[in-house]
Amino acid sequence: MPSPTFRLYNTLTHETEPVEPIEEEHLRFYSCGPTVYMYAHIGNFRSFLTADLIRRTAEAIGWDVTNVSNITDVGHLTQDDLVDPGGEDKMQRALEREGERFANIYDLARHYTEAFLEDWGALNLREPEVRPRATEHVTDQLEAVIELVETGHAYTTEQGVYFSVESVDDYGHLSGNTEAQQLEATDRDVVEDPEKHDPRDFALWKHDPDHLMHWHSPWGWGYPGWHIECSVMGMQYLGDRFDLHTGGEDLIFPHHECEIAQNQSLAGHPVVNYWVHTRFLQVEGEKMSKSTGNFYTVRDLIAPGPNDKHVPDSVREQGGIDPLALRYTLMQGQYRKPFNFTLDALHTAARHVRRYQDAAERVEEALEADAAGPDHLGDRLGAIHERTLEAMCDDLNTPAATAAALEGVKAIEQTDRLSGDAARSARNWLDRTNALLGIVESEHDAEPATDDGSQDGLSAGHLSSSINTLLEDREAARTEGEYARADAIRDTLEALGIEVMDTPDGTEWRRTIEVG
RNA sequence: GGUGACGUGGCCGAGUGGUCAGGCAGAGGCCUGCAAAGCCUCCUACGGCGGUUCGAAUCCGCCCGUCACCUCCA
Repeated sequence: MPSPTFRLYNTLTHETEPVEPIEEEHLRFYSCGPTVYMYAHIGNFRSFLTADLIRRTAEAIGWDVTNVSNITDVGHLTQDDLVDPGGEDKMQRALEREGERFANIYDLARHYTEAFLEDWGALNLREPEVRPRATEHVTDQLEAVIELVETGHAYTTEQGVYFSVESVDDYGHLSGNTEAQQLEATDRDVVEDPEKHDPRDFALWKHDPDHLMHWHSPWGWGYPGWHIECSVMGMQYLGDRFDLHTGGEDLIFPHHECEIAQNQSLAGHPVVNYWVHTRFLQVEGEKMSKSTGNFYTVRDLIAPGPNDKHVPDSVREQGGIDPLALRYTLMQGQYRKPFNFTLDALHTAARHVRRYQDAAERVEEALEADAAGPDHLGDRLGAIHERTLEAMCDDLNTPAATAAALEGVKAIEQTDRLSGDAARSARNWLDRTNALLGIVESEHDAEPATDDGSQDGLSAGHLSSSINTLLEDREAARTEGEYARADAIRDTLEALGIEVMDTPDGTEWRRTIEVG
């Protein structure tokens, strides 16, 4: 069976195009990572998930993948033009906000980097081959800036080094921001360097010996501009021609526009063929913001502390939601379309993820029993996987892919008695579905740590045993026909967040997934 | 003002010319001591107005609306 053609929307051409790797069957791409000055929120991870799904789709059609995803651990000015020696950047602001928590800016960056990697694993994102840090590549960035000055693409002023936009041909092509007047016409609250040649020119290096992080350069102590790090690290690890570059839609301009200009100037030719951008998500119909109360970090939802009052009760009271459910929720919208993240969708996703897990459990049991009988599932699940993969190859159509995959779960549920052969087909399908979508079971062992300790008291031994006592009492009552007492015990369990299911094989229980 | 994306049933969300998306919620049924879970059945929509066509959610034009970016942001 030939693999479907992998197609992605290319911001550069405004078209959905077949992805044709430079090296045959080897996709090499760069993903813009986070600036580590706070816990990552669910919107950040919508973008990182896109990169993960590109990787998984490419692997599913048999390609090799090399992915580079950076950690930006250098603070950059909140306004790129602002060359005020006392100017703050977002990492510096974070340090001032949390000064008692961290001894210095490096500790802060380290803490949020570790938290980010934990969230990454919890959401079942695959590790990039290379995860470079900006602070470890400042020398490389300096060399690139020097080269740009030497080749006439950059110039120095009293306050720093600027890239000369005029020195490249098609600046603005990616974003459509082609007119210098447009940039000036925009109402911007910006302090400009009067020595800048062109309002579009952007900083490559800032002279600022007082900055919290500073390095020595030919222009004195200072620190690099934001855009240069991705150009340098991308080309260092992927060469001066690679396939694809991902990021959030906000990075189209200025970040990626500037990166293209730098790349072109350093390499002498275009470096990246496809640019893929993930749209911002909204939460409960509004732009996510702390003031609206709809701002969720990943750990707010998967491991809330008991005192995280901004976390919705329905999430906090059950000790956080399955991280795979968060992943599943984010996949209910295609990366390129507006997506409204709702708690309702999150709880629905939790149920769906559990259906996968239940199906996987059933399959495990059937594998152990290994009953004789025909394989009713192999062909059906094979066809379902085809459709799932086709949907993913169609510009990462995750809603269609998850819908197709859910039919596979249904097929397993519908089968009354799973033969050993059917179970092997089902196991194979679950594995392939998990490899492609990552929603069945986590590939990471590490549990995410929480700041305030887990609220998951139900997994604690003493509570678990009291549940068992209640279940035994109820079973006894049922055997004796005392249904009123049995139902009262069931109500008690429900109040504890336990739902009880009487099956032909005995009574089962699990934690309730609350709705809304 | 510039640029781009989008508008599908109560809700979310697939679908680029003619035949089923799927899910959630809701209704009925099977199962159950009663439930729960699961299964089966039902609920049939494409912002507005024109146009092309035998036929349009789908193509074209105009209009209305939503969202985003335009040097903080994934």
